[in-house]
This record gives sequence, structure tokens and C-alpha cells, in this order.
Amino acid sequence: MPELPEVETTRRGIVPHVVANKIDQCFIHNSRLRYEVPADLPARVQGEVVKDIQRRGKYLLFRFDSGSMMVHLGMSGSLRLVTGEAPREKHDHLEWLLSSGAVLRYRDPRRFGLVFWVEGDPFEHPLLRSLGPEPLEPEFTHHYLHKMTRGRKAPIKNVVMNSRIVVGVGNIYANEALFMAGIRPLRMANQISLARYDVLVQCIKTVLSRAIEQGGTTLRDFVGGDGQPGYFAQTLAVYGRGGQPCLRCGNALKEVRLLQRTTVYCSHCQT
DNA sequence: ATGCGGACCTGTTAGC
DNA sequence: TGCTAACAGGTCCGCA
Repeated sequence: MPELPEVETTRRGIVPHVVANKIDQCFIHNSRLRYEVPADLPARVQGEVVKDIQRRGKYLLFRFDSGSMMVHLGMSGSLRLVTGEAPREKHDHLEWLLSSGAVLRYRDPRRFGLVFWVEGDPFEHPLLRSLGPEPLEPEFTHHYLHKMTRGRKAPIKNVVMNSRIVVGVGNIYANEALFMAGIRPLRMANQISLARYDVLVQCIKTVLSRAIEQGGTTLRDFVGGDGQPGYFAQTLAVYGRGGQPCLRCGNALKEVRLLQRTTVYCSHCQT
């Protein structure tokens, strides 16, 4: 479910209800996520006040005076605020009772996500340390991408989805940004000119910011932290539209698999 | 070093 | 209608 816009939408949705609250209790109902949830997590967070919730790539960082709680939503995870007595469901693996009386719940059917406790600087955690720049920050430029792709013969789609190069660009927005930029997903990264990288970088920024503005993409059942569905799905030009007419030229969109991920593009508009 | 396939899971959908 | 196979938002690991 979550790419960067969904994670950011979640963050913005829960911040007003979680930051400045004390965690009264923390329950682990199922610790078997991608990595085992540390058994001492409740002891670490109980009685602590959430000072801030930050995002790095698709990771959320709940900052406390004593350390940080790192959360990743994996492929199917969500964080929701529920009020009071909403019944806990099958895949609600963790919950935090806040001093306000609200309850934050972590749900993740596929359990590809993670919840860690990190002492010290969370940005130096092994999972975060070698991540590339944030796509929406000024340091993500065409110069940077051009430089990083010299000598790389991997398809450009694989490169933009590589979190060591740039974080937060998942399968949906990689497809969308490449379509908007008019670049074929299979084109080798090292044969793309600086000028075309200029276009691509702008398209990545545009696609991601637009998706955030619209509250993330609704596929299946995505809902942000406030329970409101996202509205970006109706804006998708290629993702999920293989075989259907290109919105620009009308030719049938091609569909191939790249890194085991469905890749959709227009062989007429993208070169 | 880079690039790729496999693995981790469950739920939903497509196809026979 | 019912069963099975394929596929789904991510990303780490290990082997070429």
C-alpha cells in the first residue's frame, strides 16, 4: 500500500493527535513482522511523551527524549487512530494507548513492515544510514542523478526505485514519473542525458507532491491516519492501465515485468 | 561494485 | 459456484 506519499499522508494525519501525547500503554499482539518486534518496546515507550514524528524515506520515526520508535509499513501496513472501543481485528499487531484516550493501531496483513526501538541517532541506524536523498528535497537534482548513473547499465526504472540512489519512489510513482517524463522504463540509466534527467527529476517531484496533496493513492483499501481515503488513484496515467489506451496518444499501453514488478509504459510517447 | 532472483507473508482477483 | 494460480504498495540478502 504505502509509497512515500502514503507514508507522508499517514504522518500528517496522525501528528495532530499523537505528538505531545504520553504513551500510557503499548501492546504487542503479534511480534512477528519482517523483524521481530523487540519485547522491551512497551517498557521503553510507556510513560514517554511523543515529541515529534519524522519521516525518512518510507520510515516513520516517533521521537522521544529517551530514543526513537522506528516504523515501516511494508507492503500492506497502516497506522490508524481509533477512538475508544473499536474492536481490534485480525492483523492489528500493535497498539498504543495515548494520554488523550485515543488509540493508535498498527495493522499489517502481510507483515512485511517493522517496528523497532532505536537509541541514539535513528538516522544512523543501519537501515537508514545508507539511504539516498529525499526526492522532494533540493539536493535531489538532475546533476546528482546523472552523476550517480554513470557506468550504470540497469534500466532507469530500477535505478529510481533503488533506495540507495533516491528514497521513496515505489512501483506506482516510478511508472507514473517515467511516463510523465517520456522516458522508457527499460532505457539504460547511463545513456540518458543530463537534459532528460532534468525533466525526470522534475516529474518525480511533481508526481510525488501532487500525490501527497491529494492524500495518497487509493488502491484496494488505503486510508490515511485520519481514516480518509486518498484520491490520487483517479489521476494515475499508466499504473494499472496495461493494454488500455495511452491518455496522450491513444495507443495501447505496453506491460512488462521488471524486477518482478509490473511495468507499464507507452512505446510511442516514451523513448 | 552492480544487478538480479528469491525470500518474507496474507489477501484478493483472474481464469479455468 | 468453486478451486488454483498469479499478483499486490517493499526491501533485504546472497549469489553471479
